[in-house]
Amino acid sequence: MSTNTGVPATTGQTTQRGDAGALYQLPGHLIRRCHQISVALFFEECAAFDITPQQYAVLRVLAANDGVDQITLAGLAAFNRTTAGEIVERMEGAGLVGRRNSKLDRRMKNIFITETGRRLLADANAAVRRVQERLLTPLARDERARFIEYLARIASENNELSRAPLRPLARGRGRERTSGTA
Amino acid sequence: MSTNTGVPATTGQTTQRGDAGALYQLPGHLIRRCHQISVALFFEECAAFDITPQQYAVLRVLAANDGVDQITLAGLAAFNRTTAGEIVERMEGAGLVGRRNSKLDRRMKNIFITETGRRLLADANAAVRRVQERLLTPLARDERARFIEYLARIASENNELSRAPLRPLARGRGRERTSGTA
DNA sequence: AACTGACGATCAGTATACTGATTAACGGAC
DNA sequence: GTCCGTTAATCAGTATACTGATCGTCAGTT
Repeated sequence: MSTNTGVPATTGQTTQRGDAGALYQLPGHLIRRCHQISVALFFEECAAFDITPQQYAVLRVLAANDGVDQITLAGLAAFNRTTAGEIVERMEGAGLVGRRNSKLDRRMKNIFITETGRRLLADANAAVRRVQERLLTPLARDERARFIEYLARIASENNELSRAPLRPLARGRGRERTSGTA
Repeated sequence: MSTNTGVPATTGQTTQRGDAGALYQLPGHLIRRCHQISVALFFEECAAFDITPQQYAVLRVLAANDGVDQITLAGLAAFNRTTAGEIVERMEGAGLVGRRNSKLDRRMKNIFITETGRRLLADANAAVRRVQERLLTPLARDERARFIEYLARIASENNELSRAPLRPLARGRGRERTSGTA
């Protein structure tokens, strides 16, 4: 357990001139590397589904909040508004979601998950669970819970500092129903 | 302390149909949001320096390992090789680093930090310290140490799973000296 | 000295993550 | 009923993060 694989993880040593060693201890740098690992694991586990972590998040958000507009979707997934539009456009091309002009507000486009999208989401869930397990393998069980709690607290309390904050759905807002199905 | 700012951080509740709530508990999603916050704080604190987190990392790596080639630099900063080339190119344009063809190996280009780069690094260090402090504000002192240790362990033990792993400098490798100075 | 496998840099192509501006539509004040 | 501040979507532009291919070079084998 907890074998160090050779990469300087917690050495406090200073290098010759300058000090790149301390770079490896900065939370910002470590979070970036953990993010890269998380994304790599996602692509490895979800290779069969031809989907990105962000697209998975969109499916997940739509499964619970079908028919929201793009800005609301961006808020629910913590995406930049422009990025959200691009992601949705690619997903529409892949047949995972559909877009319809709102009748209540002609500025809005409501996004709906398709049957294909719903099936893909169901199939991908197990793979995504494996991503989380593999990512947290280096931590003991009680450490994992603490780690997630720390991340959640940092994300939640610093939410407004983000350039793409999480915006929970105000009860009763958005949410245009799909015409026939529902 | 630890006041929840309204964003669902650790609710275990299930939403109507589907379950987007659990998305907000996935380490992968939380790490992504923490990364966005970290980057946002960096840009806010370093606005005066017109620099990105990645460019700061390059300066930091070069200050300790001046004269390495691009691939080695990518390894030391945990960048993709192509991305590293682009970042270095922009930094060359900004006068922060210089590039010279290696005389020992005509495939290589050695990267050197400039005086401008060195001065910018010295000026930016305090701002970067503030970024880390603000990022970790939601955690108590002992929690911060644990959090960093968890991140370091995950990054270190999963290093080879990353598509851009950290590659420490093999002692005595690379490192072409600048001709006149040193 | 020619051959070959490995490697550094680069290119083309795709996806994410933003900023700032623009356009069209909404909605309340007057 | 028109004006005006706000907002959803989009566009142009920039930076990061990759993959897979190519090109020139290197280094060890024969």
